[in-house]
Amino acid sequence: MAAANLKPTESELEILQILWEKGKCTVRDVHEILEKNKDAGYTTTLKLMQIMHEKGLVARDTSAKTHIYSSLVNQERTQQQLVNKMIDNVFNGSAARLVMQALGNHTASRDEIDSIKKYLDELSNKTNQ
Amino acid sequence: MAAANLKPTESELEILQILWEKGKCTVRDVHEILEKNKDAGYTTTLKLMQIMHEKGLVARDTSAKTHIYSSLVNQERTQQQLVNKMIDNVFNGSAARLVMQALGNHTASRDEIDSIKKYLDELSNKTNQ
DNA sequence: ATTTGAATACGAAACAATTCGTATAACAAA
DNA sequence: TTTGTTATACGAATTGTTTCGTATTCAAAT
Repeated sequence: MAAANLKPTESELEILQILWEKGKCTVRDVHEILEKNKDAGYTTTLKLMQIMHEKGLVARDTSAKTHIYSSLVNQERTQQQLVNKMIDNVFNGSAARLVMQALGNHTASRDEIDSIKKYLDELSNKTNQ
Repeated sequence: MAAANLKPTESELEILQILWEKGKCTVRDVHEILEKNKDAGYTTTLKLMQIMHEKGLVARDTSAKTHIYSSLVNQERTQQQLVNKMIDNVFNGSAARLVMQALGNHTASRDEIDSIKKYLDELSNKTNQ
């Protein structure tokens, strides 16, 4: 299996999030974290991670009995890909509309808002010249 | 079929976008627009819209031979739902991270950036009190 | 009236994602 | 060595989405 232009499914994304945060994990590690939020059997998680390996989404170290997994796809690039898709698919290409919508409900904290403003200032300086 | 807590699929979203923009449409109207970007048979579009009707995503006026469809789900609410899901699912709950990511690549125009800033000012005023 | 074209209805194939049961291997403890 | 626990492998059922072929209906044009 080659690398990954592939859009991860929702379940795969849940697993990737964990791998991004933790780095190297066993299936059990991942499963125990998943279990907190959802309700699925161990072999389900196992199977998912095996499939992700086939797809080239994760690396697997099989040198010991208990295999060790880690992400092969870049977190930021994956996020970017999904956001871009959503902008097209849901917001008709308008990033600004998405941003408003994102901030509207999911009330960001004051700090968050400030850091976004700062970010925007930098952006508009660049755009200006 | 009751109303819609339902997450539309990708194909359904493509159709909803058209209905949101155009208002009332026949299957053929929708199909002709879809055809520009993808490649599917007429009966495929028809079937999708029939299923959307079963799910309660669209209304259908069958008083004439050619049926007229329109969206039953609110555009903003649907967008909000999908964005929230993405914030949780892809950005670990951080709206701010999504916003940065969204603005990073999909370069917004100066006007867009300004209107976002204005929006943020209002937000932080509210948050402040 | 008959033909023709455009519409809907419907079943089912093709595909993809998720879930889990069961078989089997490895290994440690009794 | 036997038993129990914890792994992986793998097949297959289930569910959901997309696609399309074929039948049928309706109405306008011949």
